Amino acid sequence: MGIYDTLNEQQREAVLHTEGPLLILAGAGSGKTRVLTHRIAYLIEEMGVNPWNILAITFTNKAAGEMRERVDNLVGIGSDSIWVSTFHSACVRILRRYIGLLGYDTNFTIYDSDDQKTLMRDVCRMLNVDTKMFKERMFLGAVSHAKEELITPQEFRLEAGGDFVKLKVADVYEEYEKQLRANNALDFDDLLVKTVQLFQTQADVLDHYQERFRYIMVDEYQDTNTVQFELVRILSSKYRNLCVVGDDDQSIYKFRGANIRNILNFEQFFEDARVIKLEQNYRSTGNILNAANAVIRHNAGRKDKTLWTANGDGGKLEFRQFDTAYDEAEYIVGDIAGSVKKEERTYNDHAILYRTNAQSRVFEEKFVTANIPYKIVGGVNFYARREIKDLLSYLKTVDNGKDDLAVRRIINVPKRGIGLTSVNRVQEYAASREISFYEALQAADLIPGIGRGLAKLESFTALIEHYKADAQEMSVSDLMKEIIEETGYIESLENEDAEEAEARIENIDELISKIAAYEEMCGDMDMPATLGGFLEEVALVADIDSLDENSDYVVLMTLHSAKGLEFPHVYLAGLEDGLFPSYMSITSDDLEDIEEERRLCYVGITRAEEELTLTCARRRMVRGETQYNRMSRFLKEIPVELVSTGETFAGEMEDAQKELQKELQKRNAYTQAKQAFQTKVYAAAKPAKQFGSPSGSSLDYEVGDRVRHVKFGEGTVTGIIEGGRDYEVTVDFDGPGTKKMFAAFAKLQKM
DNA sequence: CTCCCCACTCTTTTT
DNA sequence: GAGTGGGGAG
Repeated sequence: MGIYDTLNEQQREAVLHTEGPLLILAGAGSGKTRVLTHRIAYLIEEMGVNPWNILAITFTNKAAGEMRERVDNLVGIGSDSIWVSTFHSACVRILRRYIGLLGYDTNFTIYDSDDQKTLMRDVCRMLNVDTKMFKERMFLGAVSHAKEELITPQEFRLEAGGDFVKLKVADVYEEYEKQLRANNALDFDDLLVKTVQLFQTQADVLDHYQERFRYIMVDEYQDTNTVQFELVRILSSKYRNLCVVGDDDQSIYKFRGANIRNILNFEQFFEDARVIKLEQNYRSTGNILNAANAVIRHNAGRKDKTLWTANGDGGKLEFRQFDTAYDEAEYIVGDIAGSVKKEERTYNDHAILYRTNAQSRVFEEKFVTANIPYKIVGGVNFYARREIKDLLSYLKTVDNGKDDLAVRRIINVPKRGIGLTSVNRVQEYAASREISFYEALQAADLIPGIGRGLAKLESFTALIEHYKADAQEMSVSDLMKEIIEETGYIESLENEDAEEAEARIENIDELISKIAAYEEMCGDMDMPATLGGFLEEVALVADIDSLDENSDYVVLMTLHSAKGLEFPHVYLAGLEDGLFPSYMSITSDDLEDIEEERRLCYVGITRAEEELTLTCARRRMVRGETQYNRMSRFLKEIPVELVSTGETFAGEMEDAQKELQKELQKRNAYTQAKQAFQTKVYAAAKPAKQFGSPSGSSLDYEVGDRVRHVKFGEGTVTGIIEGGRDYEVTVDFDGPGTKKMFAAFAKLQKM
């Protein structure tokens, strides 16, 4: 014995329960990663499971990397044949092998959100959609949600009924899909959707992966959406060894389609599921934990649990209110500088968390002047920068000539005298022939009206062909260097704006070293370093993946990015009504929106190990204008006795602080009274709020009943599955055959 | 074809 | 406040 002795009772139970479905409700800081890694070790070493048969899914590459490292340390040999990966990269890996069966090339391109936006703009233009009236963003959101719910364009159209806007979305969705396919590209959602489709249609492929992944583990399960759920469900349906770990209180991705019902209803999906709660927190002090508990208690729809800790109370939470965001930043930066100077802490002991990326700017300024090393996670992704996208587009063009977006991006970058008129002519020609943009370019001499542009187009294709040939024998980094050299990309940047060019060139250097790092990694793993491989790697990285615990810098990031991390001293900045909780959530009629913000607050508080500082400002600049905000309602949910407002303030500041403390106290008494009242109300209302029955209503038909559908006519219900938000009903229609649909959409009528 | 200026929108969060 | 797109001049 040995490694399993260090676990507490619940943790050990979770580790030892290896067969059948298992839900681990792991509160913040309760050691869930420990459980997962030990469970993997246990499977291999004690149960004799082949590492090859284990799949562990995480949300970020960073989490995957950490888990892999920790498993490596626990298990001796064989750990590298365990699949530890994110949903997205697991899907890519599967699709690279089998997507041919769905009619795509295996060297498909992955479109990031920028590419999606560009494509959507094109689509709107093609369909003559007035983008003043309907925003591309709206379409992208609708399409993405449809994909998350596994609704095809055709189904979307059927379900739109006579709704004008929905029909418009259906048109756009359909064309968008068509264009993606034509470009041999998949967007983020497609990676999951296509994999599910592959499994649904190719029984042998599904069987292959079911046999391979006999033990499946999913981390951060509360943030899975419907496609991800379906993917996991279908993969695990043969051996049923599915272990999911999550915390419904930390579900913060509803806006991205995460379906909190996946975790709340797990026991209904998997009837024989074992449920284990991990409630002992090893991370934070008692005061921090009590604050977190006090806040989250205000949410209604949650699994009942209370975190406790054997750690001491620790210091009180610090709270400060400032006049401006500027003062707020100054205080925090000064506070960090002070504790580092006193050698109490290092820079990387501190993290500043905020609601919106825009808040990082003020801090950045202060850190630069204070000469303190810092790292901002998120914001503009490295790979979304213009110069990086340009150069990657060259690589993409070489790799997949069908990626029209990439080709069009670089055709005149650096400027080579190919203007919009020529591009449009080529585009029209390509569209009329149903060939790709690049293919049209290669036949440029056949394009009517191209005139003097011909020579320029031909020299462009010659250039690309030359790179394609080079790609066969050159390493990726050499190819990249050659492209930069020969196209004169750097000179063109310098001509444009010498000042900006400097930063951009630095980024280009970083890109080259990233390519080199990729090649090195491939070398270590005995894999060929391919162009496609690098592009794929790049498409799936999140900014958080680059966070390095060994570097000594202060970390700044949004609360969303902070999930899964922990720091000795955390600063929660901008705790103001209208900012956090966001204005959107306050004005929304959906009460759940505020609850999601509160969960976000809970996530923020529980990131702190020893110290937690809460700050807000009375006024701040938002979008160029000054906003006046009251302090966040979440602050008022924290018991006053846990909070100190500090005495280091002189004069008027001090008075203000005292006044505030009084208000805090008053508010607190009020909220407590209100909360006591609410608890009673919730208790009384609970039966009606059961999550077992989606949307609170049940169906008036059951299996075997005859029903009528608006489009499909009459049929017999052959199955009803309780899905996330809704029932999934299978109906055998007399005419069109068997269809699966969501009850809320389908509006079936019992006959 | 390119450059420059103006107006407009955006921001809540991201794999 | 910044980044983007559109329109107009050269």
